[in-house]
Amino acid sequence: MTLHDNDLKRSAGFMMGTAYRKISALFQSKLKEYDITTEQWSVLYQVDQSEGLIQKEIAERSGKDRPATTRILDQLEQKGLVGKRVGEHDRRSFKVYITDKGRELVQRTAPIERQLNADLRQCLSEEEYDVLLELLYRMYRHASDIAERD
Amino acid sequence: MTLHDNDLKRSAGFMMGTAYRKISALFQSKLKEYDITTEQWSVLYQVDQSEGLIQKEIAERSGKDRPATTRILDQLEQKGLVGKRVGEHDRRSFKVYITDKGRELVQRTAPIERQLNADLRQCLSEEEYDVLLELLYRMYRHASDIAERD
DNA sequence: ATAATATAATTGTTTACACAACTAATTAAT
DNA sequence: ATTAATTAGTTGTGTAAACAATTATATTAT
Repeated sequence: MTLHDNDLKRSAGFMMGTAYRKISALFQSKLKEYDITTEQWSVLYQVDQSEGLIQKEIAERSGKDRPATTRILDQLEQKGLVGKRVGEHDRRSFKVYITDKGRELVQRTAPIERQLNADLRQCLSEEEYDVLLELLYRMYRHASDIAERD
Repeated sequence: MTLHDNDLKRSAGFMMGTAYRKISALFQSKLKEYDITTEQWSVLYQVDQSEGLIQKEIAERSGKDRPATTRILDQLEQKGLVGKRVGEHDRRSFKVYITDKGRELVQRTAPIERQLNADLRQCLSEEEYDVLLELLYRMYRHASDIAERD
């Protein structure tokens, strides 16, 4: 990915993938000693933020499909970081809760994530960062609309 | 990913991943009948653009690491879309070339990619699209710098 | 010239993704 | 009330990612 590049670099989707992979790998390297992956982290964090969500909701909020969510939750459960309770009103679903161990891990790692985000933002102004988020969100919504349409 | 969301949506890395996955899946659905994945497509396209590159260069330009590139090229080779020739001056490396079949596939699918990109851009102005690319590229460079540093 | 170092590519392992097919529970339709 | 349709979650399969370790060739340092 140097500057003598071609059309691919002019594609937003391609650039998102490239930048995402780099950032994700960077975050992963900071999580090395915590025995958790970035994707697991984002799900765990989500569960901590709003406890009692069912898997479907977790999937939506963490931008993953349901199979991926199932399997990530399985791993978090194996590690003793989250647990499931069958839904009271709907026995198809499971409410997911975080364990003490999970909460402790979030408390120790959330600062790392915040610091990384702060470091990453250094290359942009406050306003640019907001613009970036806004444009990414619009692209995401628009892509979802197109996908539903056809 | 609805609007009642939390902090994760305020993280550029997270939003890039989410939007990237959606866009990639959309592109994949358009490629259904061509027996090629989006990642394979980007590598094939790259090879078509500048023939005779060695794998290391292809990896750099398509934003993948070398193992990923090796394996994607393997699949493209199995499908008869690309071939390798041992480097004349350096017998560790391989120059990769596109086959007639590969070239034909690019010709048939490149318009699909262009159309999708055009459709995706509809939600942004010309200027916004350029800004998005610019900001993504800066974030990518900055993340790379941080990664090298520590 | 030989040994040490670096580089290009590959292989192994674990994780995650997309998609399709499936099970079990719930809701709607007749 | 029974059947049909829908929904929550899971499982299977193929592809791709990151990282570490390995092989083979090139480069450098002594």
